[in-house]
Amino acid sequence: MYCARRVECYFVRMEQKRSDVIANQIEELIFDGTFRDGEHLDEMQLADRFSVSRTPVREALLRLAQSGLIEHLPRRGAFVRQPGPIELMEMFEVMAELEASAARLAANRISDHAIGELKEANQRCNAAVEEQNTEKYYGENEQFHAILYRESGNSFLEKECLRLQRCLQPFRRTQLRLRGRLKQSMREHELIVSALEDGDEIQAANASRGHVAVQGENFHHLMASLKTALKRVG
Amino acid sequence: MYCARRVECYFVRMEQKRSDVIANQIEELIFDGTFRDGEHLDEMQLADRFSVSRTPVREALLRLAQSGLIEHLPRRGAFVRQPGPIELMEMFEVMAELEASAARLAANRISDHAIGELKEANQRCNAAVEEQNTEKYYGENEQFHAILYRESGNSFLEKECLRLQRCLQPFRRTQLRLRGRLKQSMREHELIVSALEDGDEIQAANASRGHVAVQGENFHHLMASLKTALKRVG
DNA sequence: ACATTATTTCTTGTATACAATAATATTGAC
DNA sequence: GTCAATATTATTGTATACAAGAAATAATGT
Repeated sequence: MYCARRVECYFVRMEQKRSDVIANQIEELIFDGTFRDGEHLDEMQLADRFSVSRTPVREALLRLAQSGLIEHLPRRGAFVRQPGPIELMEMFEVMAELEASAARLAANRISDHAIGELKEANQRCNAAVEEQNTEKYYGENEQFHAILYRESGNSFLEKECLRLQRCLQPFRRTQLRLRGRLKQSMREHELIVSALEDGDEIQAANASRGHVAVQGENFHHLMASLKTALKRVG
Repeated sequence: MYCARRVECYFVRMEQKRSDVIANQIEELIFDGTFRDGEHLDEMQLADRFSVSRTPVREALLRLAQSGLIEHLPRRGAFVRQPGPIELMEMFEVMAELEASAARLAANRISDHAIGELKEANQRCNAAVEEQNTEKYYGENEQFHAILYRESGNSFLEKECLRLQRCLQPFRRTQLRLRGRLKQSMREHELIVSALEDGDEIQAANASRGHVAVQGENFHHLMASLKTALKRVG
């Protein structure tokens, strides 16, 4: 019986508080378009929807406001706040800079083992490209970048990279849909790895920056995918 | 009389909600050492101290937990969480990278007017050095960097820089106490400005990175100033 | 009829009450 | 006397109640 008790205890410890669960659910509802940009989020309605009181809903909203996904005006309430085209470009630019920094630092700090990991991740990426499996490519691509962040040897930088990556996730997806973009992306990955192997920090930084940066036709593509977001302006 | 009414209205609008005020006050109490690292922050005690109920205190604590200044464990409460020496070094490294990025972008985007602003800020810095007024230097130095962030032309990057700068503020202060550091810092500022004037993005980035990075004797000095933080380990 | 003001309603911000869990103290057995 | 199990206390998480401000609507005067 003590065993059952421990199991129960385990589940209890795993259980996060309701406000956290609700924050994630609201986030999900924003990402999949249930709540549109600029929409007012009523605390009472959300409380009813999740069958809780206003308190955890409110805490969730305040948390999301901190992360920038919603705007919380005093005495006015919470509003969905998707980044506009300009802010999005800016975020991609910062992401590119952070990736460049991570690569630059990694060039001097990366272990041979990690180089191996990157190559393996790249192989899995390649396999996904062969299979034309965009979804799989997307996951493996994330793995590749996660390793790079880690090998910067700076866990604070790693966290910042992951945070921003998470914000840009829904938009990055659209970028990869471009014809031939997957193969180009692969070549860039290989360029990064070889720069890291050579310990060439400048090359590693430039290759990483170029890989993430939104430029050329990608720019137009991204703008096109933002038509929905632009609606609110009109 | 309508005038008086408008004034009242103005003040009402300026008034932020209590939880925000409390968050800032708690932050202050942590920075000035009233609450030590690792200390448990009791919601009830804080509520009594500020003469409010637990609700706004709780919201403040959750906000501070998001910003990383305190740790909030489920069903355990809030604990002060000052960065340890390693994390601090990592944060300075990221700050250096962000500054470098801002400078690199600014090199291509900065206006002549802004160059003038930087030079003026530098002159005020110089005056502070002459007067041996560390406090004044500190403020003017912040101004200089704020202009640089702005001229990156990327307001998202600007915000990120200001956020991190704010976190590192109490530690940066100790760095400036080093003998002769002020004059060296001034030379570095001038180097940055001249690189920006030349539109030399590489030089601007390197100069900025070097200016912020903690290296050489500064490293030992920073570690020494962390003795208090290290106490908790012992 | 329109604009302005007063009132009402609705929503947020804060206080308090209750529930659930972790920390602490107490008691009993060895 | 010490350790373990249980009872107590204290603190957090959530629900509800109340207060205050903003939006919406009704009323009034021009």
